[in-house]
Amino acid sequence: MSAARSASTARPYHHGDLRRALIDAALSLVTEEQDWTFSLREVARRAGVSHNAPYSHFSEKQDLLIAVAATGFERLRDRMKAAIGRTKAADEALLACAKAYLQFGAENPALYRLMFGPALAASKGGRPAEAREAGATAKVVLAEIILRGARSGLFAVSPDDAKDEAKIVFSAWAAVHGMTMLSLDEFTGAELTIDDLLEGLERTVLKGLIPR
Amino acid sequence: MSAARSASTARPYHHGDLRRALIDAALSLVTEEQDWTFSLREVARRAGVSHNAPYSHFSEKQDLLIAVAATGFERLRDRMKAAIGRTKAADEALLACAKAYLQFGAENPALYRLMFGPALAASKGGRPAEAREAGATAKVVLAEIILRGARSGLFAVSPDDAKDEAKIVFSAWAAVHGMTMLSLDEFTGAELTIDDLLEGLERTVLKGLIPR
DNA sequence: ACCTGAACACCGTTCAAGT
DNA sequence: ACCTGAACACCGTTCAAGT
Repeated sequence: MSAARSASTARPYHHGDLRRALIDAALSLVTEEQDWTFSLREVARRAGVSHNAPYSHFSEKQDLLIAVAATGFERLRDRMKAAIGRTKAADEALLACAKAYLQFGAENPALYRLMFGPALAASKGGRPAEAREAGATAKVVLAEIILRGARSGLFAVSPDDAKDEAKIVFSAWAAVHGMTMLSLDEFTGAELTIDDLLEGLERTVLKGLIPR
Repeated sequence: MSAARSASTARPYHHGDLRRALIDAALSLVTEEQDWTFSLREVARRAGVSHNAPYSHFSEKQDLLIAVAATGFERLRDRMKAAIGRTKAADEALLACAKAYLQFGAENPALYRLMFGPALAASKGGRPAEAREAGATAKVVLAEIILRGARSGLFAVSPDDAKDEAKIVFSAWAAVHGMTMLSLDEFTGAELTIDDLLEGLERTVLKGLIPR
């Protein structure tokens, strides 16, 4: 309980930004140890505080999980944005985006599982609104590309219908998400690389979107 | 601890088929209470045995979870088989199958989450082979339909290439799975019904598969 | 306002012992 | 072979108390 904060100027009682430190500690457990089944007490230990200090910043464990998941969604969004930044046409962008998405999942299996797993799906009843908003972060990038493709006339979508738009965007997201998740669980059923998966996407979802 | 087995002929010590009873108890917790975060002790309580009796039949909790998930995959397969039994052409069968899949998820959210969640994805390292085999059950039905469509010339797949086949089947499964999972977590982002989701699938995956 | 120590009601798992 | 009771090392959460 003392070695953990022996960095330089030991803060004896108040931590300064314990909230941030707890999120970082949880994030390191998820990304470094690849373990999303961490306990709140372990996070507190990592942050060098007592096991109930977190309750000053999160009313329950799930709130911390949601905060970690939100960081994950931001990272995923950044990866996608960086990937599409190097592209021109919308179909190229969509493919690059899907590839970045699949790679993110492959590189951060535990974080990806946390983002779409227990944190958001409460054991009973509906999931907290905060969790749903965090997840929408990732979808927005896909929506932008698809709308771009629609406006430029490259994709077969009618952009004046909001519900129709939602259907298409959701279909695309679901296809990429499903691939990511199932490949993490080794459900591919064959030795398929990320490029194999992308080719599958191209020949199904993309082919449906692009009428050529 | 006594009321639970006061049915007719009370079996005092040996249960008869405790293994089956434990799986059923867990299944009822998942499907009736819609709670996949049950404890092993609670399952034992439901079955009317001591909290460590399960260890005579399952070496750890995860083994019971896998058994429950396997039952879930069988039910999903049966639902799909029943749905395609009433169809003729392969494209019609694929759509009916996808609809049955989406409905199964919507009706059994907790079971579906268990099937694709914590049980199969161990906190660290690879998932047990037994868990992966159970999951393949569901994919087989999709594979059959797609191969049928390919052989009949209705789908744009070359059936003589096994890897190519795996790519296409996996793409289709991923699309349906992703939709099911994301809609359970209320990530649709709009009020989309199952028929809306199906339409999205039809215009993306199916359109890619069927060259017309 | 933020953190600690002791306490409560749970877990999963193990082990010696009973039938 | 199958089940029980007691025990161990954990949890998440609460509450009164300290700074």
